[in-house]
Formats: sequence, structure tokens, C-alpha cells
Amino acid sequence: MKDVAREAGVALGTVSKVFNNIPVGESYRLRVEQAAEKLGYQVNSYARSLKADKSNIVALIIPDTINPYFSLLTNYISKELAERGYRMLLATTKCDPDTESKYIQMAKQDKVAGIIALTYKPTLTITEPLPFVSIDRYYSSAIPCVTSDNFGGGELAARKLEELGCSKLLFLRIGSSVKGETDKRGLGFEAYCRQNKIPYTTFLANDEDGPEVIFDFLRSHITGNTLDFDGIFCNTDKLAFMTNKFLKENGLRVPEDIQIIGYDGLNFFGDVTMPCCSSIVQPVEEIAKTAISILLSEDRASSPSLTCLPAGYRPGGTTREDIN
Amino acid sequence: MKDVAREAGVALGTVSKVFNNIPVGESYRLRVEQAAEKLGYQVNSYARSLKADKSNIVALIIPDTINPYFSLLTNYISKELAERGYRMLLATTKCDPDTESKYIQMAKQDKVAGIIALTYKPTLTITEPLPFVSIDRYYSSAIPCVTSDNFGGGELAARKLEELGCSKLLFLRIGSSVKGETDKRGLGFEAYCRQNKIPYTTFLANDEDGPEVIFDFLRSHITGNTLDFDGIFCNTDKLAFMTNKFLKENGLRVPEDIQIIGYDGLNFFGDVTMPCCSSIVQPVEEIAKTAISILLSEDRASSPSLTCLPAGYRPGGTTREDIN
DNA sequence: TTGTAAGCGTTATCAC
DNA sequence: GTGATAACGCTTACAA
Repeated sequence: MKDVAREAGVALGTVSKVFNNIPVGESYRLRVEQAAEKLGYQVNSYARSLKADKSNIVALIIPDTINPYFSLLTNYISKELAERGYRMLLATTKCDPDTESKYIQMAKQDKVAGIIALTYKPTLTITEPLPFVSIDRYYSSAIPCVTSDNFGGGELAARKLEELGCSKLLFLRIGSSVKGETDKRGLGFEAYCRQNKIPYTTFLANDEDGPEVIFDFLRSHITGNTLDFDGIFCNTDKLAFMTNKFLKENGLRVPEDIQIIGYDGLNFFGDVTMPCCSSIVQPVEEIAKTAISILLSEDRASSPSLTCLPAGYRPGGTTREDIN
Repeated sequence: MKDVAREAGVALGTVSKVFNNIPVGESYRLRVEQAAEKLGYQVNSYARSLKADKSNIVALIIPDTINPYFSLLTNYISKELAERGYRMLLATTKCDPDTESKYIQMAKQDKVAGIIALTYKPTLTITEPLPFVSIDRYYSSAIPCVTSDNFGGGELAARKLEELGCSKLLFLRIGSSVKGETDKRGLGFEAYCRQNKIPYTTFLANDEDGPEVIFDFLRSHITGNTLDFDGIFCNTDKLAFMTNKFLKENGLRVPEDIQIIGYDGLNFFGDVTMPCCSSIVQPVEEIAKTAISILLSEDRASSPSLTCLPAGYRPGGTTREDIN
């Protein structure tokens, strides 16, 4: 910067002003810009952040980027941050609470503008005034949480199955043993069934158990070529996909005899022309946008502590829309 | 840091030494650590980077994190960098050359330790001495490129299909019109066929064309319930998946009558128990490790300008291993 | 409007 | 081994 000032024959402060869009004599501005160009000058963002005691970097802390839902989320958060002039620091935790804490520490050292996290730590305390937004997990009214309307999505799944002619419903769930907002998917489903007097069964498993327990359960409900259920709601698309595969391998017909709805709205290879199953679609892009809006808003104190964005239904081959 | 020094009753320099693991009297070290703990002190990485004129952040520039191959790569690069004490800045470009350039600029300003990029810019010039490693696209001997052994993978696919009893081979390709290392997949396939006198056909399409032209081509080779080919090698798993789906929908039997091998080694939902097709598996984790090793090595000048890591074959339901 | 100088939190140098 | 001091590149009062 000094060199630029010398080259342009102006003072240091003037150069700084030019790069901060602070009004300056037009002739000066030109001279500075030319000098900067000539010298290939670039502002040093560290010096800048040091001075300002903050940066325009946001940290995203997420279990991994392999799970398609996580990678979708990562993609949209990255995109949205870029549009707002922020950069993204990505940390993957494999759901390990210690790693999560470590990265939160690191992010503080890095004086990031804020943290967006999808964590599995049962307890989490953000002492600092550091902007923090949680996704899919509610901690306290002090930490804004953004998620899809899991309860409503569960209700919607039940209603859709009902409309599609199913009368013996089943809710299948596999997931983390750590409580989260996504557990409400099942609650919404059950609430709708009870309210509308639709018989339903629920089977829950934890990730640690593995999918085999789900298959065992299904097996125990197969008699010859029929299953005791004709409509299944799975808490994720992955489970819906696996259930679909399992049933077909066992001689059952999907969607002719059994219809399946998942949750997430994922597509094979991320290609919207290839939905992986009929599903309750998460508004991933909206979730990303909302999380960032809250994170960067001036007064986060006034942000709702829980934001549930509407999820919609999308057919994807495991339901019989044709007969509607 | 000043506060810590005062609290501990030592000089500023001493505190600095403690946090940099520079030998210091044990009693001093203890006092400093306690004071830091008490005050909740954290080093400011901006001040540090400003001083050092470099950081321990590496930028990853990639089209998106939706494509499963990209998200796998992102995941492993993130993991590997973390293990080496680096953090990762992620930038998604949607394959737009301008965006790519912009992010490379930004990364320079951020004084990152290096850049790993999977780009689609036909021309790219890294003037700076900034460490840069390209993935899947070779630019010049000055820019190290890491990729899988695409040529060898193509040969392997042809050999496997031959071993699996196929005699009328087809190579299908859809991809970017920008030349890249991955184009060698087809070359390897063809080379093997020629060398072994196996009849083969090649059909190439660009992303802009869309998959429909591939389907049209296939349609024109279907006669009743048979296809003119019995072994197909697709340049990506996505194409293999789509081809498989198309053929089945058109009454053809995979893998009974037609066997398909893709390239990438992807799994549904990233779950290794659910391969999406028989495939030539990219050593994604190795690619990530190698790229990082080269990027961070002291003398990158001595690094090979093109590193091709071996790709292996993995059955995945679209080939008939049973009859082997 | 422009120039000057202090200071952000570190690290490195050098007497002590 | 320890402690004062300068310097990294930038922003921002404040003085000119």
C-alpha cells in the first residue's frame, strides 16, 4: 500500500480511502487505481480484519459432505454466502462432539463473522456474543435454529398416503439417538393418523442398530406376497430407498401394493429429473438463506429462536399418482 | 495478550513464546497458561497471519458440492486438511470461468497457503508463487495435476467387459466440452479394444446436448428386445445409472443381456453398501491426500506435473459376476 | 479534501 | 531465559 501511495504520489490514507470507497478527488482515485494496477496490489485481508477485529468469513460446521442432504445444504450455503460477499470456512465433524467443540473454538480464534452448524452435541453453550445459527437442532432460545417444518411434513406425508388410498400406515425411522427437530417428523405423522382415525404402526431404530433391525421388522410383517401395511412413511429418503429396495427384493410391489414416502426430497446425482423416491421435500435453499439472514442480521436478538420452513410433497415413483 | 502478560506478571514476549511452544521457564509457562485460562484468552489468527504473511488456510475451488463425486472429494480434502492442522475455505463456481478467476483472486488476498481447484477454465495462469494443484485438468508442467488413471481405468473397463463375456462393446460419454484428463477414459477403452481386436462403437455427447441424444442413439440400436451391444462402458456412474434405467424401461435386461460399467465408484447416499452400478472406482481419498501433499510440500517444483492414481474395478449390480 | 500518526495483536530482535 | 521494542499492512481520527 505504501508502494502504491508512492507510485501514485499520494498519501497512504488516500490509497486506503480509494479501496474503501470513501469519497476522494477523482484525479486522485484514478492515479491510485492505476498505480495499484501497475503494481498488482491487493489488499491484505488479514491486516484489514486485524484492524476491524472481524472478518467476512462464516464457518459452516457439518458432519460430512457425503450425505446428499448435507452436501446440498453446503452447496446452497456456499452459494448464498458468496452472493453476500462472504467466504465460507468448511469443517467436517463426523458427528463427533469433541471435533465440533474444537471447530467452534477454532472459529472463534479466526474471528469469523458467525457460525452455522449442524451438530450432534447434546449440550452446547455459546458463551460469546459470536453469531451462531443451528440447523435441525434446537438448543435454547438464545441460539436461533432453522429447520424444515418437520411436524407439518410428517402430517403431510400421512395425509398424502391417505389420499393415495392407503389405510394401514407404517412409520419407519432410523437416525441419531441425539434428540433433534427431525424427530418431529414422526410426531406429525402420528398426530395426523390419530386425528383422522387412521390405524398406524411405528418402528424406531437408532443409527447404531443398523438398518438390519428395520428389515427384520418388515420381514416379520410379510406373509407370502403381502405386507401388513400399504403405506409407509420413512423419516429420510435414504431409508425410503432402502425400504423400497428391500420390499422389491422380497417380492412385494412398490408402488402398486405398497406406497412409500420419504423425507428430504433428494435426487440421484443431485439431478432434479431423477428423484430417488416420493418424498417430503425440504426447502434446502430457503433453509440456507434463512440461516444466513439470521446469522448476519444486525439484531439477532429479535430473531425467532426456531424457524420452521414449509416442506412440500413431490411424487418420485414410489407412490401411485396415476390412479388419482 | 497484554492482559495475560499483566495477569501472569510476565512480559509480552514470554506469553508469545508459551503459545508458540518455544522453551520457557516451567514456572513461567504455568503462570501464563493459568492466566490465559482465567481470561479466556485465544490467539488472534489474523495478527499471527499478518505477521507471518501467510495462513494455514487452503482454498478449495470446485463447481459444486451436489455432484456426488465433488462432494466426496470435498469431504476427503476437508478431512485430510484438518488432520494436517489446516482449515479449508470452500468456493463453489458452477463451472463458470469468471467465478473461478474471481475466487483465485480472493484466495490471493486471503493469503491462503495454497489452492486446490477443479476448474473448467480452458486457460489458466497462475503467475504468483502461490501453491496451486489442479484436479482432473492438466494445464502445464508448472501446475501439478492430480487425477485417477483415467486411461488405465478405461482399459480396465474394456478388459472387464471382455472377461465378463461381452463381445460387442459400446463406449458412451457425456461431459464438458472443455478438454480434461477424464477424456482419457475413452481413449484407454478404445486402445484396449483395438489391441485385442474387440469390436467397439463410441458415442460422445456434450453436457449442453443433454442426455436425450444418448437415449436417441441407444433407441436407434434397439431391435425388438435386443440391443446391438452387450457391454457398455459409460464415462461416469451417473451416465451408467441413466443408461441402465433407460434400457430397463425399454424392456432390455441388465445385467443378463447387457452389462454396464461406469466410472467413479459412487454409492447411493454415500453408503458403501449401496453401489450405484458396477464401476471403475476412483481412489478419491488418495487423490485428496496426494493433492494436499503436493500442495504443502516444501519444493513443489520437484513434484510430478501429472499424478495418475490407480483406479480399480468394483461390481455393483450391472454386471454378471455370478457366471464367472 | 488530503496528509499524518497511532494502534490493532502478533512475532522477532536484541540487549540484559 | 526474559523483557522491551520495532514491525507486519491496514484503518481512522485528527490536524492541515
